[in-house]
Amino acid sequence: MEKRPTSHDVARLAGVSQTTVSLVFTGRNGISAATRERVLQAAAELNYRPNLAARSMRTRRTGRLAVVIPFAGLNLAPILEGAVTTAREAGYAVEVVSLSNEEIDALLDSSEYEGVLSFSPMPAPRESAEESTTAFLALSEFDQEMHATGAFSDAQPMVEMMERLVELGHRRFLHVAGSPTFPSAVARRDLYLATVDRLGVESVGVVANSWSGITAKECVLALPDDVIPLAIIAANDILAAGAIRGSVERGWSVPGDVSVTGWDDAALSAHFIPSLTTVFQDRVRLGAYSMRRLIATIRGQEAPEPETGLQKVIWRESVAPPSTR
Amino acid sequence: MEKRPTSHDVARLAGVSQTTVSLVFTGRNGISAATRERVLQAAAELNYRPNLAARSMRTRRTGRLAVVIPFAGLNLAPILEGAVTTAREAGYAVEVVSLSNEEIDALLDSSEYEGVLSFSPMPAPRESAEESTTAFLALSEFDQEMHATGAFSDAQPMVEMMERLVELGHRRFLHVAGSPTFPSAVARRDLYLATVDRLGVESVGVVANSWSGITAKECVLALPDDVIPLAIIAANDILAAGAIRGSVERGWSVPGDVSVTGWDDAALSAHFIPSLTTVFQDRVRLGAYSMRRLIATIRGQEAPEPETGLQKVIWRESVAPPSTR
DNA sequence: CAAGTCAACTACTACGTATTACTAAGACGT
DNA sequence: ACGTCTTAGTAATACGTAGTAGTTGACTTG
Repeated sequence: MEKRPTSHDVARLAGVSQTTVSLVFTGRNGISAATRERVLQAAAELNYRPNLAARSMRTRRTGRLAVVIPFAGLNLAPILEGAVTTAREAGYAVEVVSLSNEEIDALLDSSEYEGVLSFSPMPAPRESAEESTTAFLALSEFDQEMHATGAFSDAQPMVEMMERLVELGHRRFLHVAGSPTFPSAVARRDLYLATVDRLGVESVGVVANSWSGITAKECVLALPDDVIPLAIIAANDILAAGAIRGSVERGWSVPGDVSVTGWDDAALSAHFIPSLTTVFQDRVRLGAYSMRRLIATIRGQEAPEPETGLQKVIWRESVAPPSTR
Repeated sequence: MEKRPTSHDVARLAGVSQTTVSLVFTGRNGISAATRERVLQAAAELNYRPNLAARSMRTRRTGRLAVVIPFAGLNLAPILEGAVTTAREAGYAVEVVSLSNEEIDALLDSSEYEGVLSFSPMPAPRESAEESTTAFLALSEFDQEMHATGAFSDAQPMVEMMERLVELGHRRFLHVAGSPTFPSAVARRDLYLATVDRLGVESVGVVANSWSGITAKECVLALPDDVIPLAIIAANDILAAGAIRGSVERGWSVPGDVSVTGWDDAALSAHFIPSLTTVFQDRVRLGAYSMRRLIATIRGQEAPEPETGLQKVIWRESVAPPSTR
């Protein structure tokens, strides 16, 4: 268990000063190509790698970012993939944490991280975010901004789906909403209501307020008998599955009597019977974009161009013209 | 943007030496209660937190662990939750990376991490794992050991499901296998074959070798007509859903003509029509246990008691006695 | 009461890097 | 030939902590 080589060891082997080694490894100029080569050669021979702790102490930069995620309820692996990969390419290490707001606060003024990216559904923590030197980007704000600018909004798929359903002949809608602690659930709910209004169709109501498929099923079972034909817009695929289940248990055929749409394109949705019309979200790109934006903030650069086309409606069997029985 | 307080600042305010502050914060004894109190008071006043980079440089311990995961194909969020939470409680920060074997190698001798926990389906990297001072624990080995010891094995649910199906009257089985790059897929396949043998029932074969539901469907569509009644053991819920889809498209009823079991209890499985018999895995506990084990390795302690009861068969509608038409 | 013991605390230093200020030696213009 | 500029390199230092090796002074003990 010999100790790791240091820049001094490399310097000795290459016959230069430690300063020179440092200059080579930080990519500065003022070093001749020949010397640079000698240093790299020596470093390779010793299998030298800079000690990050020492570097961090000297530069007062940690090179570390934190991603705050709610482990439950969302399919966050792809988001993580995008975020982690992007950060890594930019030279940052990413830690994953799941924290309460208080803990996020503590994180922010610990200076342990250069930036914190929060996918937590909760609103951003207290003002400390302002004072803190740690960059902070919350997806909830992010969501709202996307919503506001429209550039990258939840809007398009919802509108597209509802307009298409109306074209098919649907006039009566129901929204199965997700947990209002999630900005995305709120956005979908609001947009559902706005679109019902704009298209001048009937809304049977907005039911449920969690991500539970059981609840969705129960809400459908509680509907009056004369509500069909009906188009159900669910806030995600689990709710949609529950709604289909409830419809079938009542003897309503899907998509004959009831058309159903979901959101997320869950792994099983394509194989569902009937297969589920849903919204595919490119979570990898979403994660990557969020991270690029955080890094731009840290570096004082301006925000990158918003991504477009991150969401796409996938039409499947669960949507059809209303039955005319 | 004033600089963060250091232990010297705390010492000055408390009227003691920096050494004393350090001793207080590392929890050593030899400090009177009164002094300790004064130091903590001063630290709180300044909102002091030890600089981790400096501490790390001094102790030559980084307090960081890495978790290597394949982002695609598995539901790893709960595993991550268990692992991250456990590590955090033990004072470690966890970074998430998705890497090739070569990159894992680089990670191992970078000394950047005290330990690396790999959920990667690939086999462990080269011998460097032996030489490296960085602790390394791969789930693939882990899997195999669980398999070998039986204490925490994949075995129980597979055997339980098959025995129950035989009790119900099934005599003909089919296994839809997952990607052989995953140790868990291989284990399930092997155990399927062993159990077919042991129970003396017929196996129509082992089909598919990926986690694709489409492939599963096609495999079922390619079966001969006279194969029903049949019991299909799928390596996960996606494959099971594809198999059900294929069965229904051929006009086979599920579970009348074909009983199907999955694995993982995916979010939509309970709402599937028919709802899916599957194996629930407590991934949070699995992640936590894996992490505990890695930390024990790092600290030179003996491995913690293996967890039991991490998997449980959930009986649902997709399994029934074979039809007798 | 002297010697020994112990608790409580401190001065000093090493950890490995990046950076600042500096030097030596050519290159260049007039 | 002289001073100035540029290039290529070096010596010295600070970053903030933890731990080593003391140094007190009070207390015990034979």
